[in-house]
Amino acid sequence: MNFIEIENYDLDLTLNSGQVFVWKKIGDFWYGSTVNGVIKLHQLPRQSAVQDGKRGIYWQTYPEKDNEKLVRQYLRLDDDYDQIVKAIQHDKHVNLALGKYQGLRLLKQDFNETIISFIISANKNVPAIKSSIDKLSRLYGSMLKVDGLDFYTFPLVEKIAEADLSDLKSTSIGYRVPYVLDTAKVLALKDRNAENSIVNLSESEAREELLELMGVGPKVADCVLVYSLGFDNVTPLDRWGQRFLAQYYGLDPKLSYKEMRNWVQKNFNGFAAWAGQYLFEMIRNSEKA
DNA sequence: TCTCAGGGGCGAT
DNA sequence: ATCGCCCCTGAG
Repeated sequence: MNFIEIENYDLDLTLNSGQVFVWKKIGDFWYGSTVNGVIKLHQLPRQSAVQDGKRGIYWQTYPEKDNEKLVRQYLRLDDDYDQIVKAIQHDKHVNLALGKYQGLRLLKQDFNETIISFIISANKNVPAIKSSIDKLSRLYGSMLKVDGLDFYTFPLVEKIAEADLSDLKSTSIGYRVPYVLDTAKVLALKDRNAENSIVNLSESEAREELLELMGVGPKVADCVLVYSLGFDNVTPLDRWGQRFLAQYYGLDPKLSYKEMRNWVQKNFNGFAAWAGQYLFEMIRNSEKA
């Protein structure tokens, strides 16, 4: 496998952080069934990496091999982690989480894939989301053999757009079926220009565009802004978000979504996305225990 | 078998 | 701006 040296990047944390649903860990290897093919990743445990002398990520891509650009972009390897930490560590709760979850990162996922994924995510828990996306990929993605295993890439919106209702229902998407179908049709018509037309917009303009799509409300729109378009000062505020704002900062849980967003955007030096991801991780784990 | 909540959004009010 | 409902699944 190829190797990229990088510090402060924890694959296990990042791929399990609720920002992405297409990754499976098989043995010591991660396999991601993205719309751009399968990405295979591997990271040595911290101790053995230190003995090895260098910390980094082993990787390969399929069907196109050695696509370093894809991996570098998807994992956001060119982010300045130290600078981001400096920007948000003044906050004591974030600082605590930065210590606990060092190396948790944000990804940059495909635009259409992110939209469809988070429409499906509405009012579901993470295992259920993964299950639905897996079924959807088996139906409309393309099969790819990697290491003797069958993987199904995340479907193109053009494929989903051609789906019929009863097939889509078999993926346990539930009442979101018409949203997924309608939005897939809209995105398919835009023919990959959707992202290009949105990527240069301001945050609020981009959000308004996204909200036009069926099944995309404020929270899902913010997920796309952060996890695909790289707006680092946006945090998707789900029930967990409301919870950490209430528990850690004493905010009224009945604040409107917009009021919560305004508060978050003012308090993390332009990196609310990162602060939010760390706080999300911390409060989610605190309730598991 | 049952309850409860899940990284919400829609439509009516 | 608020509120009830929506399909389905995982977790207890």
